Amino acid sequence: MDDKTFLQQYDSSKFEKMSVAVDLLVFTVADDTLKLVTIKRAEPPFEGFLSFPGVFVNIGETLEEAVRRGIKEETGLEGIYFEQLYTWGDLDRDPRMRILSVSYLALVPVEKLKFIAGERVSETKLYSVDYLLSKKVEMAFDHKKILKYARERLKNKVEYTKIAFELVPEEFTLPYLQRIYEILLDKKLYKTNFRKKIEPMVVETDKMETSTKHRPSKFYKRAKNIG
Amino acid sequence: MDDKTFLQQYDSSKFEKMSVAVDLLVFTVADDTLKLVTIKRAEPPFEGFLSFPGVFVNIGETLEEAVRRGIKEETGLEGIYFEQLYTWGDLDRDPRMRILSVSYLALVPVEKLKFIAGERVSETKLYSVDYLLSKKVEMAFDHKKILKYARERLKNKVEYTKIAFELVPEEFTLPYLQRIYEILLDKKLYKTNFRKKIEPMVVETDKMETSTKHRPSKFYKRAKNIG
DNA sequence: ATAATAGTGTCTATGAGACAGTATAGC
DNA sequence: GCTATACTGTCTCATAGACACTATTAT
Repeated sequence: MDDKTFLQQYDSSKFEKMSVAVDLLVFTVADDTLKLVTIKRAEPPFEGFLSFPGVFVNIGETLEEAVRRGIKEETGLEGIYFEQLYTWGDLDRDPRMRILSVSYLALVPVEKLKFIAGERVSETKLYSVDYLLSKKVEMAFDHKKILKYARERLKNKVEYTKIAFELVPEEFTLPYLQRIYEILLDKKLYKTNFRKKIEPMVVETDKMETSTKHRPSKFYKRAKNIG
Repeated sequence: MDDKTFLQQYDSSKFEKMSVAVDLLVFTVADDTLKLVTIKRAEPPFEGFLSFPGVFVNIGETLEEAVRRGIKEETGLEGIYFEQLYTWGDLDRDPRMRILSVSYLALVPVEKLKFIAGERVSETKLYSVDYLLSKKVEMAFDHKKILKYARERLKNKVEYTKIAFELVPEEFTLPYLQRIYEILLDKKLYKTNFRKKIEPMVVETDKMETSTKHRPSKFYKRAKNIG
């Protein structure tokens, strides 16, 4: 675009610009289920409906800064994994005004969430993703569509990245990690094959489970190396 | 977010909002090379630098509408394949003002581009992607970073989708399609293996190449079925 | 016939999937 | 010993990779 075109378009766009927000889809695994950090809306529009946390992006703030601020404000968490998901630009997303939403997918091990549960600022709650996607539930705005998209992306990325590790604590057993994979992929896995695949990504520690009713499992850590 | 928070943030954001633009990365294969539709900037900032076409998103316009408008204005093309790439939100992307850029990756068979070459409106030109990414070239804004990202995405999607078909005309030979794959993947492929993989995605036509210096190749069409 | 590229048959290596077996904790 | 789950060895099968061979056009 040359500057003439630029100024033309800038002049007209100056009259009315859209707002930009980030929507935060914070996933965790709790009670053997994939769950999402969710807010019940207290006022219209969509009063009483479930929605994701989100914040507007300030003019002097990058998208990532807005995401970190939003996650901190809504869950108290810092330093958790997140990645950009998709940008939603439909005209009627919000009945009040034009809002462009840049959505982010975040993952947190449930232990970190539980830690801050007592001192939580906002009215966030964990809901099962399957429940949120079921026909019984209507979510606010276009949030159900976005959640469906995020669920798919998560499933795909589990297959070809190490993203599942973002949902377990620093030290974990292989049966536990396998369960996380099974929940994310929504299918049973064979122990042997899972371990063959995961082996290069982990290192043994000298710790083991204690007071189990059965043979205890070794703890592992994520390997630091390549990939 | 409750409405109180909403209004608070809306009030403050009302003072100054950012502009939203779509950046268009239109790829094609020409002269046995992956190329990009590029504009040489005529005025500052980045005068004389190469950049992608792009347009601002109007308040009453969806992202996809802006993309279609931009592609039409800059190349004259309609109905070509595009998908959202990534949203870039750094503060200093454009020295003049805060612009959020939603980038889109588009693909067009070179035949369609050539057709409109005569009547082209704006000063677009095809450049080799390798050249644009080389150290010899500096692109305007953060466009080199975006192009690098798009190049990677394109390579990945060729592996697990049928995206490469968007770069060939309706009827094509398998050697030609293979060459497209090789250029996108940046590696040689074995004929036999390529054909085994591609076979379920295509259907034979009864046409063949003519006046070749060697054995002529059959024309195929894309299969309509699943996936 | 020769050159050039289209197209085919088939062996091998790699990795995913499946299942049977052994090991170790509590009781 | 029994039960429950951890952990291991190994077979099968589908798919990717490699290469040798045959086919058809123009000159």
